[in-house]
Amino acid sequence: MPRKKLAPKRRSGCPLNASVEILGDRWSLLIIRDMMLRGFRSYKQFLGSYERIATNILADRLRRLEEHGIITAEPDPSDGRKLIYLLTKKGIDLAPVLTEMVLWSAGHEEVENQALVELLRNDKRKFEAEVRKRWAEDPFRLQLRKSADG
Amino acid sequence: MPRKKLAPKRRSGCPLNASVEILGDRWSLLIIRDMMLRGFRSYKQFLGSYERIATNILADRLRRLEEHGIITAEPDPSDGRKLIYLLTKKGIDLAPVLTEMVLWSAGHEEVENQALVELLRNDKRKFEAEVRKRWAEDPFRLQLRKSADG
DNA sequence: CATATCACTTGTTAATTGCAAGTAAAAAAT
DNA sequence: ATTTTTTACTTGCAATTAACAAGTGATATG
Repeated sequence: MPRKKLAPKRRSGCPLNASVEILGDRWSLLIIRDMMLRGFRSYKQFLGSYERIATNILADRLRRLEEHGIITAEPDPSDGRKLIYLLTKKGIDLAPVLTEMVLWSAGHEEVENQALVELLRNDKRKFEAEVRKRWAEDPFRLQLRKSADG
Repeated sequence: MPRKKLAPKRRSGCPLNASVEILGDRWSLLIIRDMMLRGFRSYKQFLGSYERIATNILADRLRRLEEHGIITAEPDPSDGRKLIYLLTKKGIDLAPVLTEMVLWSAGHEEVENQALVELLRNDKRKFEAEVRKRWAEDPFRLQLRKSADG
């Protein structure tokens, strides 16, 4: 029978501690942001992002995110060199975390992207629903699913 | 005239990036948690927390949180050795971030403290309002304010 | 077949973390 | 008044992690 995924040992059972052990670094959530807001799906796209992540750190973070079930990596059917990275439900469920982090810094720090901030201030639930919808309808995801079925 | 606080230079102007640069490590949010949920206010209390932070890391994180205006450190009027650490409004405003991080891990990881999780699931706004109220009425804070006025 | 692209890996150095021990100031005990 | 204890740190050092530059192997493209 399928063995239950045993929890890696944590410093404590506190749910906040679990989150910071998984997400608490300077890069992981930026990768999620690029997937969620900008639709990035490839290594090269992440590398091109404004904050300039190093190649080894990016590879490490993608590996960890995949190990934690937050993203998946599938070979690109149209180019054997590429992998397509996609958010899982667990990854999409991070939308409210990103939302609150954006609203917090927008309220207390000097930041840009006021368009996003206003969108979130006006109706954050709508924004999160849109993220879910966009991923549910995602053409790449649907294409992959179809080729997996065939 | 009062000079406007110049933003420390960041990797980018993205609000999410600002948040991860300030909060993206394995300890800062746990200190906030201990203040917000457990009412901790002293160095010794933080050291006693379950995850066992090292003394140098704790000192460093308290310093950074203070520099970022998330907490304040005031001398304890009843014991000259002690400092009393308190959340500022900016710190209290992190409640929704903590809430969403707790709900996310509770939904996807094996964690404890189901009482807190249920509380947040049932009415997260109420929880956040209670955090604000508790800090507004805080006896230590009121005492400090009174002695500062005197 | 030559060249380019992509997703990495492999050094190497710099910075950060974690652990153990020590210290200074204040408070409490004798 | 003097010793002991408590509190909030700092310091030193080894280990881990991050940042930067360069290289590699598997495709793909001209």
